[in-house]
Amino acid sequence: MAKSGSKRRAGTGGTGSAETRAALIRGATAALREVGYAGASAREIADRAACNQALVFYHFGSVDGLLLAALDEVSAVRLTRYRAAVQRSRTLGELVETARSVFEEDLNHGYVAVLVAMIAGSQSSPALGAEVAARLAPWREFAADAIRGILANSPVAGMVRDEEIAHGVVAVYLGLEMLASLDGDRAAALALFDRARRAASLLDVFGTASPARGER
Amino acid sequence: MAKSGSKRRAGTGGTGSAETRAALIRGATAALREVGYAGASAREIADRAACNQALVFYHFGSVDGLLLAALDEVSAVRLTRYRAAVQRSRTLGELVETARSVFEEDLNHGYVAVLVAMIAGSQSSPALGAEVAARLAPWREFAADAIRGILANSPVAGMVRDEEIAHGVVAVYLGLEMLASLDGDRAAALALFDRARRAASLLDVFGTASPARGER
DNA sequence: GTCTATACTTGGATAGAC
DNA sequence: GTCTATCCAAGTATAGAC
Repeated sequence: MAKSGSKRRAGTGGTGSAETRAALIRGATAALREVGYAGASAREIADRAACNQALVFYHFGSVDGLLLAALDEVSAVRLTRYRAAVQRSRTLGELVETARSVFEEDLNHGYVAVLVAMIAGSQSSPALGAEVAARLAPWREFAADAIRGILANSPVAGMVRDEEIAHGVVAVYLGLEMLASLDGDRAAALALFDRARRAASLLDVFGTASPARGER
Repeated sequence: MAKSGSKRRAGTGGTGSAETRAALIRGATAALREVGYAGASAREIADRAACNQALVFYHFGSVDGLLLAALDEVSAVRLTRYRAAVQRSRTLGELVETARSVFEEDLNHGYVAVLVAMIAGSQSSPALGAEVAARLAPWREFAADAIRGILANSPVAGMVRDEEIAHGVVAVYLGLEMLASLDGDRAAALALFDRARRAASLLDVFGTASPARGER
C-alpha cells in the first residue's frame, strides 16, 4: 500500500522518509519550546519523534541543522499566517488588534519560543548566529512593510522610520515571549496589546480628522 | 601579608577564598555573555577564572548555583546604578534619556545578555526558572516605581497601569538585547531610545501645559 | 531508510592528596 | 581551599547490519 518498503512508525503515516523528516522537525520544535536550545539534543528530539537518534544526522547532518530546519518551518508557517491577517487590516487599530490575536496563537503554541531559543543558542556558535539572523530578516521586513502601509495615512507619518519601529516591534515580541515563558503568564503580554490597541485607535481618530503633513 | 595560607592566583589579589569566588563569578558572567547558557560549563568558567573546575562545586554547589550567583551580582550592581540615575530624572523625557545612557552601558558590557541567557537557560529546568523569576521581580518593581513617579503629573496618568507599562519596558530591554547580540548592532536599539525620548519630551510639554485629571 | 552498536568527547560531580 | 584524579552520564557522530 505504501510506496516505500520501510517500516514507518514516526508520525501520522505517510511516505516513509518525508514523514520521518517531518516528525523530527516537529520533535525539534517541541524540544526547543519546552527545554530550550540547551536541552534540544539529538536524543531528546529523536525520542519526541519516536525514532532513532542517528536519523537526525542522516537527514539533517547535525543537530543544529535540524534545529534550523525547524526554525525554517515554523517561520514560514507563521509568516504566511501573519501576512494573511495583516492584509485584512486597514487602520492602525485593526493592525494592532490583528497582531494581538495572532500573537496569542504564537504564545499558546510556542512559536516565538522557538525563535527565542535559537537566538539564545546562537551565542554558542557564530555560525549558527548568522543562520538565525538570516531567518529573522524576513520578519523585520514584514514588520516594516506592515507599519509603512498603515502609517502612510496617519498623523505620525514622516515622524518615524518604519525600520526603526519594526525593530522595536520585533524586540517587543521576543521580550514578551521571554517573560511569558519565564513565569507562565501570558495575560500580562496580552494586556499590553490591548493597551496598545486602544492607543492606536486613538491615533486613528486623529488621523482621519487631520491628515498628516509629512514633516516634523 | 595575607590572612589565609592559600596560594592565591585567580584574580587581582585579595583574601584567597573570597577572591576565588569573585573570580569565578566574573568568569561565569563573561561566559554567559559570550557563549550563552549552553556554553557556560564548569570547565569553561573555571578556565576564565584561571582556577580549577572542582572549585565551582566547592564554592557554589553546582554550575547553576554559580550562574545564579553571577546573576545576583550583576543584578545588584546594575540596580543601584539604575536607581541612582533615575532619581535624578524629573520629567518623562529625562527618564528616557537616562534609561538610554544606562542601557547603553548594559549593551556594551553585556549585562542584559547575562539575564537573557539565564532566562533562556531556564527552559531546561523549572527549578532554575523559579530562581531567575525571583531575581527579575525587583526589576519589574523598580520599573513600575520609576514610571509611576514620573507619570503622576502627566496627561496620560490614570490612563495606564504602571505594572503594565513596566512589563512592556522590561520586555523591550530583553528583546533589544537579543537583537543586538544576534547581529552585533547596538545602534538600532539606541536609535529607538532616541525616538522614545523625543516622543516623551512631547508628552512633557503637554503635561506641563494641561495637568491630568486622573480619569479616562 | 532505519536500526544497533560503538567510538569519542564533553560535562557534572565527588574523593582524596596536599 | 585548592588541586589531581576519576567516575559516570549524556551527547555527537559514524559504521555497518538489516
